[in-house]
Parts: sequence; C-alpha cells; structure tokens
Amino acid sequence: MHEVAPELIGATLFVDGVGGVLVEVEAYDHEDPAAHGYRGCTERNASMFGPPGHAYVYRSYGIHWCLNLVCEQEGRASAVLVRALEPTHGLESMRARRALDDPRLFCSGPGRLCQALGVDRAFDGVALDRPPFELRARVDAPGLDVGPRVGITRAAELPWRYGLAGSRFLSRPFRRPA
DNA sequence: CAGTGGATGCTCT
DNA sequence: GAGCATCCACTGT
Repeated sequence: MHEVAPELIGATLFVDGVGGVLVEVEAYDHEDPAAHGYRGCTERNASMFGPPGHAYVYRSYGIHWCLNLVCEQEGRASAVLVRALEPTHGLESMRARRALDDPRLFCSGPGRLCQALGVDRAFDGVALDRPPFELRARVDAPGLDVGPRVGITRAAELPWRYGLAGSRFLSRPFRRPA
C-alpha cells in the first residue's frame, strides 16, 4: 500500500464519467493508530477488510463523505484516502453538485471531492474496476510532494501524504522542501 | 492573510 | 459523552 499510494498520483479516477487526475492521497495501514482499521473490523469499516480494489466510503464529521481505495498489505486492512483531484471530465456536473463556480474548489479536499463526484454510502464496498467507477493507471511518473497527513491527531507526523508537485488543486499546499 | 467556532451523525469508550 | 481522515462562514489584524 505504501508502494501503491505514491503511484496513484497522476492516475485518473471517474465516477459515472465525472472525475479527473488524482493529485493528493494519504496512506493508512493496519499498524497505524490513525487508521480506521487499527482497532479491528467493525460495521463501519468492514469494506476495508474486504477484497482490495474496492471502495471504502465513510461519513466524516457527520456531514461529509470520504472515499478510500482499499489495498492489501500482508493480508491486513489498509487503504488510501483520496483527498483531491484535478477535474478534467464532467465539470458541469461538479459545478451543479458543489454549487460553486471555481473548478479549484470542486475536488480540493476529501469531502468536496465526494460531493463533486456524487460519492456517498451507496458506493461503500463497490469494485473500482467496473462502472460506475473507472480507475486508470498513470502513464508517466509525475513530480511528487510528500508530507504529514491532514487533520489527524494520532501518528500525525508520519509523512504518508502524497501530492502532485505544483498542482493548483491540492486541499492544502505542501511545506516547502528544506 | 490567520484564527475560531458551528453544523451534524455516527462510532467507540 | 467524547471525538472525529471536514468544510464554511465569520471575525480580526
């Protein structure tokens, strides 16, 4: 999964033809106190423990949905949180769902992204390799930024956030390299 | 710009 | 009852 996460930057993700290029993801593994799967399988995170290549969707702060891509790591629960993408297809659908005009605000954050792509609980556990999902690997390796994950308290220092260097569609900028 | 707080629902302690 | 893998509106420099 720690191999998969950085390779997802530059890949393309669509839901019913609406989506674009992944520019920001975070990795969560089974030994990670910040991960939902850390304390074992429950009703909420059950799809994290299912087959890899499926979606794990959960409700965040009672309001937003967040989308994970379930990976396999030594047969244990792990997942990659999709935090931001650069919109390329279905801009008008996103504009309508987000009720905003600025494409930079369509998918620059996990909650925003799910709203723009119409992802909700109904997509939890759904396979990513067939409709309505479409996930295509990247062609060329892009410039990568790496840094600590956003919005967590446990294991907050682990540098498991990956981004497309210089992208204007990140949820937040990465710290300038030393 | 930065910082604060409210909305809101579900899981776990 | 606390604590969130968030977002938005509002305040104050």
